[in-house]
Amino acid sequence: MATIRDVADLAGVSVATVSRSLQQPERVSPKTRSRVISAIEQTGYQPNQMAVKFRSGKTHSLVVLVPTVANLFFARVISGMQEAAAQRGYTLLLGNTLGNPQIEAEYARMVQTAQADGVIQLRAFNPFVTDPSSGSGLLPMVNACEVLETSLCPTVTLDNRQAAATMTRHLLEHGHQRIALIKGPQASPLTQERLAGYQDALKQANIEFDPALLFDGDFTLHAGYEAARQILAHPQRPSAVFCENDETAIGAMQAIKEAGLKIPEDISIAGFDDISFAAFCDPPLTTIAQPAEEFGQTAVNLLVDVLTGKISKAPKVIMPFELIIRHSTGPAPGAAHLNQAM
Amino acid sequence: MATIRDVADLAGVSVATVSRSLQQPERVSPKTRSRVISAIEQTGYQPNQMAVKFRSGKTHSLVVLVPTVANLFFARVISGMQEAAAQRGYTLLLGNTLGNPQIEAEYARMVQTAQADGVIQLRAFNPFVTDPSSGSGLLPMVNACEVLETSLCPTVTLDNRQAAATMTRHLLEHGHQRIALIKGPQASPLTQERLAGYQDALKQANIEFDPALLFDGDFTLHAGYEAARQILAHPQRPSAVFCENDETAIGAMQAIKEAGLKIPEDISIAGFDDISFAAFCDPPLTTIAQPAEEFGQTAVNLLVDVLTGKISKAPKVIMPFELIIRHSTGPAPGAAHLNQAM
DNA sequence: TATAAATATGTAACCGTTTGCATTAATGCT
DNA sequence: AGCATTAATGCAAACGGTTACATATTTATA
Repeated sequence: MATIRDVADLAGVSVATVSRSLQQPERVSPKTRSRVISAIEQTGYQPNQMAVKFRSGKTHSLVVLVPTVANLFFARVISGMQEAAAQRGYTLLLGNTLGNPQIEAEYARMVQTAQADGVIQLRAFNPFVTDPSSGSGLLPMVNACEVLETSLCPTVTLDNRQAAATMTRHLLEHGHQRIALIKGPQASPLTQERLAGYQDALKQANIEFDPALLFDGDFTLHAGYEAARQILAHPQRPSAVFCENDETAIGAMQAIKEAGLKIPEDISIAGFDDISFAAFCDPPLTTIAQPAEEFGQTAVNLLVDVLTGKISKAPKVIMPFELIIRHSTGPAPGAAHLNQAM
Repeated sequence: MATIRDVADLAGVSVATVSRSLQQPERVSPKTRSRVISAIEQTGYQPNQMAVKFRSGKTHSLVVLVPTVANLFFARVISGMQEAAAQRGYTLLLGNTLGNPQIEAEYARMVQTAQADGVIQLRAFNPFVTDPSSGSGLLPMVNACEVLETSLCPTVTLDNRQAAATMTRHLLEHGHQRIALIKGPQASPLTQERLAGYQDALKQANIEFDPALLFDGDFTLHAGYEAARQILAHPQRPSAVFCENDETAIGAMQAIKEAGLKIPEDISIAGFDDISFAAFCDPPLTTIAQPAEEFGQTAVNLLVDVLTGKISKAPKVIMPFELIIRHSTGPAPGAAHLNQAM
């Protein structure tokens, strides 16, 4: 590869002039600049980015900590991030952490080793806000999608509690009294927030919360399937199942249909996320839509803003959600009159 | 951040000794080494990776050109890549190219600008094998999943033609005579190879190929849905539909069920890829399973091998596929006897 | 036209490592 | 003990840019 020195020699100027022709064109005379430009073209010179990054101390890279890329919701978020990052001249380093704090820590260390300028975390567990080895104590980081209330860094999220309550209310309005909830991973704040919203709506409707209607999941198809089988075996079968994400709901639908029950006539199913498959199941899934791409865009914009000193506070941005009513939810069996009343 | 100089000063040695203590421990005496180690611990020293990469000329990063991360098959491939890359000390830079050659070129340029050591391409269109600006002419690159027969670089793929023929044969064996094919994107070699396999099987069964049974798609749910609607409107409705990927198949199933037809009683559906949702549709989808994670692993191992000079040739590795028979395919209407005969 | 101000360019230090070569210390051999 | 050999360490250059500062050149001002 041609270096800046080759260009300088060919153009008959110093390396400083070549550098300036690129960085601050107004500081070099038009004629020499054009000589430099043509020398650049002739040599095919392209600045060695490692040298640039090393010298400037800025990598223009961001580490993204994602539990798994094999999740359609995260995939959309990442797409949004890529777009925004490209626009602002940043590169994304994807860290598939599998939710493993050790792997997370390893990736986050890339900031300390000058391989990245900042970190975006798509899950809430954040041991990196305080860096034990440095006095400063803060790592440039933003939290997206899943956030702890106590998070000290900028966050972009959605009111999961409100959203879950909205969906639960939708089911209650259809006369469902016993609504099962298939939760996400135990450790996730999402799981807790959505559970809280579910409880809020129940309380508001004066329906007693029954812990026996709570089922464990982990946001996968398989977990949804298994949980639904347990639900079907319940002595007093619920008339509706609210799943904390769409994969879970689609897995649950499978188990329910296998058992010979009809959705939503026998049992209603609701999801969360509105992944592409939600509109293409049988029946199409009622769910909560999240602006996934915008999550990603907002997250990188926020991070780049803190990196460039444009913002100093730690804003919390709340994205909107939308209840998408399709055909997997309907009136509770024997409660058609209630539906009419709506 | 502490630098190597700080460590050297604290340990009372030269920077060279510190560097050697880490790079070639056997070249420094045990006592000084331990002094260095403790100095490293005291200072919390971590080598500045930008300096290392700059100095060594090796970035230990690989660019992955992926049309879209929002595709479950690619997501699995990427997971496999991450795993192998981490194992071999490499970092992945993900380039969401949207299939845009210009964006691809931009990402591929990262090798020339020393931001990455090599490129992995998940689609076949490869304008980068020849680098016009350098005499050498070759960019360290491997092709995965989708490959051109003429590809000059190492490739890892699957015999798509064979696989498609296998699936088509499966349908033929169930007595289907008119089998529609919903294709992938026009430009993709995958599309053509799978089409060729479909034709091979037809020919072998002495069934005349009917171009009217070919439908355009683009590997999305929506395209599958639309194509299926066209298929249903066909004057002589086919009794089976072979979709070039699972998303297409799932989209098609939706349209077919909406039309009030039963799968597989009225019409059989087959997919390709075996994404997680394939087992969770209604009915579960018959498809071709590909070892996606292994694709990714093999691709990065191949690339790292060429980068480290372990291989000089350009091997073509063919991964195995498997026909997964679920319940979306069955005997053609009025051909139960044929099924018996199997 | 002399002088100040502004503009253009060059010189060289610097970023944090790695590594070839020189130097010094330790060990082995006769 | 004296010399050759090997091991341990230090010195300083190099990687390819950027940029503060110095210098040279042009333009403006009186």
